[in-house]
Amino acid sequence: MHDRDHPERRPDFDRLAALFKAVADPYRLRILATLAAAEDDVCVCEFTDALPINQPTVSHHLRILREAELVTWERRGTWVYYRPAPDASARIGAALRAIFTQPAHASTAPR
Amino acid sequence: MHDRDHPERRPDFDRLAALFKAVADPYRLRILATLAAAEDDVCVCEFTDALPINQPTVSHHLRILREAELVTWERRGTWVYYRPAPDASARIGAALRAIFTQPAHASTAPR
DNA sequence: GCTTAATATTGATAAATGTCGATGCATGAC
DNA sequence: GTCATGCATCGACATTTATCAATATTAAGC
Repeated sequence: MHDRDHPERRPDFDRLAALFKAVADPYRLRILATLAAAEDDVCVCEFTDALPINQPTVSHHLRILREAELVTWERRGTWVYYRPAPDASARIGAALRAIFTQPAHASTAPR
Repeated sequence: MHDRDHPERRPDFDRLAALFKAVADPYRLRILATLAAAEDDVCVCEFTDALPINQPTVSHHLRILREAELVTWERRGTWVYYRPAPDASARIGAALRAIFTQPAHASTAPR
């Protein structure tokens, strides 16, 4: 379930925080919700149309979601289509559990 | 399960983002993990001891967790003790599901 | 090749955030 | 009352982040 036994007992708080940071923005949540609800992948143009922010800003938010590996993308012609990473929701759920289910005294860490 | 039927179909992305923002910091995650793992409530002094940040900064992070209603606190003498809000984990889990489980086309919203 | 359209990137700016030192506010001991 | 201690708040500063306009890139059509 983990790699081998569970050698990483203490959550990597920086990584977890980075993941939460990626979803800590209303536009990025709207994008993710759109992707999650969509039958297939979604054109960037849908976001530039639907959201009250300019195209570069949409691109910026998509980049953050890409770098957090919460979405994947694919170019088809001039258009680029996004879809949620298959494990997006699961990874955030795992982060949640890593924080809230006791790894014993994993809490106040070494330094 | 919801109020009556489900009159709020579209997720309130601002509220959800605010919740994720509250946990989008490594020190706040460490604090939450400590609280979640603790038998009973935890003195602020434990955080000022354990974390490599000054007392006002600890207070700042605790305030953000308070304002997100992810923790509750109680004064006992000179000391203040924190514990996780009973629904802290559940609220974040609900936020996750609100984003990733289709409210149909709740996605690219009105404006 | 040239042109147009969709998206990404760059650079600048403003706002939000994390951090700290100084100060204030309670509480308990005296 | 005074003093000391634990924590919160305030104000300043530095870093990060969101946003935009301008530009670059990529692909398709000509």
